[in-house]
Amino acid sequence: MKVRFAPSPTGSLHVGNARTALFNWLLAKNQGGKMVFRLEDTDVERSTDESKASIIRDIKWLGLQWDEGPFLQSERLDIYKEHLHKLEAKGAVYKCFCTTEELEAEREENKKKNLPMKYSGKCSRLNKEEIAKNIAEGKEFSYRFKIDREIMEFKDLVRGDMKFDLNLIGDFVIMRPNGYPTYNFSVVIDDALMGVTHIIRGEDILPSTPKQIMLYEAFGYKTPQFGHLSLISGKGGKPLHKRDGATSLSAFKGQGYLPEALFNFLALLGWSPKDDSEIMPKDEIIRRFNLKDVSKSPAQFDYEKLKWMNSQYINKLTPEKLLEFSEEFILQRYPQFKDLEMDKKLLIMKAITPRIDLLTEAADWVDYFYKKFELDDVAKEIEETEDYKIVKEELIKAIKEETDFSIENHKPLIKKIQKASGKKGKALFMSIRVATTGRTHGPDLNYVFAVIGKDELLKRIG
RNA sequence: GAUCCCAUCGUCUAGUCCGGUUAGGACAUCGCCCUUUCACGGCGGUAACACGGGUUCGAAUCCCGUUGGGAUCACCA
Repeated sequence: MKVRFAPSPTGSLHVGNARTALFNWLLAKNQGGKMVFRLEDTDVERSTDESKASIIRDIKWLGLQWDEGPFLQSERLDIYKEHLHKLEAKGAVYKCFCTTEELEAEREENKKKNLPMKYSGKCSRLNKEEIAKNIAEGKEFSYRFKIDREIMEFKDLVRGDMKFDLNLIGDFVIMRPNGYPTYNFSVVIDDALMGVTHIIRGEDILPSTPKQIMLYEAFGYKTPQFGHLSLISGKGGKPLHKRDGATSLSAFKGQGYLPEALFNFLALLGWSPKDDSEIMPKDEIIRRFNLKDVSKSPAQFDYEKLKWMNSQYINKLTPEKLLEFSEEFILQRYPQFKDLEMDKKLLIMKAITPRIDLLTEAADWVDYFYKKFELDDVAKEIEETEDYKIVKEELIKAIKEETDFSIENHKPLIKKIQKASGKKGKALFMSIRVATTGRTHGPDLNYVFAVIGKDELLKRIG
């Protein structure tokens, strides 16, 4: 079996498309099949090289690989022309000389009359002389496929039996005047020629499936199996919009999501393993994935849950890995972090691992190791207490006498201060915390001590 | 407007095919515990079968209708 991922390079890769790619990939991996990657760039106006590059980058980032491609439709124009001639020879297509304006007017007319907005097929009734005359006059023309039946039925892999009334759709354009095929035409030819057996795609193209099946049959190609996934929506079931949050894979990456977390989350959006499993490694998802368990109803994208899932994956990271993934975000705020000793960097990573949901948040916690915060009201209150003053004296004394600020030696150091000051519990710990960080909350103090060391500690306590 | 699709906690979903569950899990939320901070973690609570008719001893589950939402009707894919 063979599946394919065939986005059009008219922008960056959207999560919806990414999920479609993921489901195709999962199906292929589960079945031991292959995946074809193809860029559908027949819309010359909107396709860009930049978009092609970014889609390739993003799909790799998500962790999907393809077995064949990437193929570019713009490099296959001759193939489409050949196929057009085949259909022309069979009399299955005709030239259409209607202008965009005429077609628009026709649609408007139909709309007013509450008729289906379909093409009338008037150019199919042109005789030889009229056609010759139009061509002689230099009129541009497209090719339309003649719809040759009334009903189309097929079985959808996720939605079951489908039935469409073809009287409602008009003869459709398969080749533009500029020699570029339309989507419905090129997609069929490519999928057939590339040997695609299972087409898993968004529900938005469910209505054009009958057209494509007619084309398969007109060519005498074997019709593949179709499966249409429900769409991912934003808040309130409305289409996912940028104001809801990130929509492109590159945006998720930039916001500090781990590809493994997004992978896991996307897999669960419309597919369920039927038990309570949620955090699952890739191979388990592959092993358990099944089109039969794919939901027909649309799912809203829940950023909160994704964030939680991301935190779960971050928690599983070793300090080394977390450093590797989050360093770029930390460097944006603290370029000097680059020069910090490796063991201290790893200490910081250890301290922040359970505290962050997103890689970008790492920088917020690194703050504790680079500065003393301005005191807020609660901290100021603590600073005013007698306990604080006593603890502070002893803290300074103890630090001055100490040379070992390692994690291991933190407890004895605190014990010493406790003994000398006669304070314990909150009075002791909060005072130390405020004196050294300026905040009443934060990472474990042993990490702070170990990373910033003697001089900085004394400077902070002042 | 026409056609098609969809409908279980606020959200993602299990259960629906093959009627019998205290309708389960997760996120979020609330409370408690852990932690001499916060976070992580643990335990618990609130919370759903869109509505109306059937069929049946019994309906989230089967049938019909209503309502709501979405998609599509391009020389975009």
